[in-house]
Amino acid sequence: MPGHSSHAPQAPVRVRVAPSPTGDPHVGTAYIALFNYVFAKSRGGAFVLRIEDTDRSRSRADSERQIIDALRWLGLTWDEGPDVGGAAGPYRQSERSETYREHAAMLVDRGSAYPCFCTAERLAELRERQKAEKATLGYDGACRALDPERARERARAGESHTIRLAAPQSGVITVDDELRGRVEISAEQIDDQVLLKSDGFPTYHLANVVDDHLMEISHVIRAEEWISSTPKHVLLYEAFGWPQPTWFHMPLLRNKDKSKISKRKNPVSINYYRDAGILPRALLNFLGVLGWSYGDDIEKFTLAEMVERFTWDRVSLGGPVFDTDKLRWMNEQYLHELSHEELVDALLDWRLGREHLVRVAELVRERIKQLNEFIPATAFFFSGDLDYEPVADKLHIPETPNKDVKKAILELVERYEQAEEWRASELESISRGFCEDKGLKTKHVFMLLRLGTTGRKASPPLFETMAVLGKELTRRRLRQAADFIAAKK
RNA sequence: GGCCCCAUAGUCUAGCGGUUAGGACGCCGGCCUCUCACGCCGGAAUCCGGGGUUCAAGUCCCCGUGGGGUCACCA
Repeated sequence: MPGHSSHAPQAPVRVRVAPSPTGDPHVGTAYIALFNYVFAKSRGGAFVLRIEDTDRSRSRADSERQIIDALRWLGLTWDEGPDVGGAAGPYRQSERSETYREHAAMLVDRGSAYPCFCTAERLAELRERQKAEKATLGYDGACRALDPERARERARAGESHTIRLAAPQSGVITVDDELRGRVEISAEQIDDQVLLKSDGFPTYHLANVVDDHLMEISHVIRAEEWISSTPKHVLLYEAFGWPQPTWFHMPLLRNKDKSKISKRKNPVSINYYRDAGILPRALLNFLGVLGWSYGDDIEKFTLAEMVERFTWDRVSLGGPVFDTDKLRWMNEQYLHELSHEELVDALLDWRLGREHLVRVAELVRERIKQLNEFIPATAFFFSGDLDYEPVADKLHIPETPNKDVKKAILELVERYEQAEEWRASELESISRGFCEDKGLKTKHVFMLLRLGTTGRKASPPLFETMAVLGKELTRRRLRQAADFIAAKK
């Protein structure tokens, strides 16, 4: 039975999605954003976007922009965020360092945290030893025993250190998860988590709790992978003397083999689905059907309808497999209800727009004698997965086992991740560097790449082609090709 | 391995003590039709196992088993 759509007035609902700008906009982010958005809207609350960019080595410059664009593309708009501002800003954690430092100091003063001078090397050794002895993993508390006065002096003198949580050594920490009930974890399971790194930036645990409190987040809706660190967060709320938000841990999206969804086994970038021609409303609907049900045997519903019907008791906790077949079917449903005009608009927004066509034209103009050759010459720019059967016998590297060829391709694809920008010159230098490192002939590898990305042995210049094809399609096709090669006998 | 979460067809799910276990994707067959697709009709396929509780268990409890997550100066 669906719940009542009206609710008694109560404390304002404020929720957030807090992606880390360390890569491509992830479908998991979209999934969690959807549930936050829908819950907020169903309760007349606010949906906040916060950027968790406290890892200065992993954060990527354009990632925030991409996340914002992707979520906007989906239509999950936020009331407060780095781009739109808001009363609780800034919404970028890198701009809130002072706040975290103050709060960490507060905890040290209260004895709830302490400076730790252990080096990364010592910690690595410790971990190794614990692993070897099959002992419980975790910090051994060496610096906890330090005299507080003395420790403070060392810190003040500029000695490199972190701030660690002084977790209780006995007792039980309880987490009340709205979806799972009470979860109890014994204190022995929780080690003295680093709160402030030696570079002065906070870890997720500190930043998250401080921000959620300061931003008056009422409900924390996040993925299940966080559930085991929630006790640490509970401890922090207690140490600060703050009320806890209400916890909701949503199930994790899964690969076909049921493991946590990952790019090696499944396209996870929202941009992939956009480039593959999935409509935002279809992707949203599909995500809405994973772990939640509308009721009345209805599966096709809009965002607004989901908002209207949303209740937590319709959430199911089994980790849903991200079934791209069903997503395609869902997309078909929406595609078919577009008018002819709307369909053409969708096509134009996709890859048949002027901007994209100009880039494609540039690559094939020397290679066509008549306009009517354009479409056949460029078909692979507008296709999904390719059929490698016709070029199967050419998909190989001389004297190299196919499974090694697959490994090499996958490794190269990984290297492309590091490209600052997805452009030809960079792809070429990464590829050449790769061949050199592996002692592979460029002509062999480049042909492989050509066949993998275009399905043909003749194509426009390889790296320009890959650049125009885009990161998502290129990566997808190369992975597909690698699988195809390994499956050949 | 420790701890935690989860468990209805291959997949997404409905079910909230009494049902011929419902819907959807995918698959198979048929109809429609100049072909294909759409659409329509039909079909195969599920309660992880074992103990309890109960007149009655897919539904509640316990134990297994299986899957997953997590154990970083990453989020």
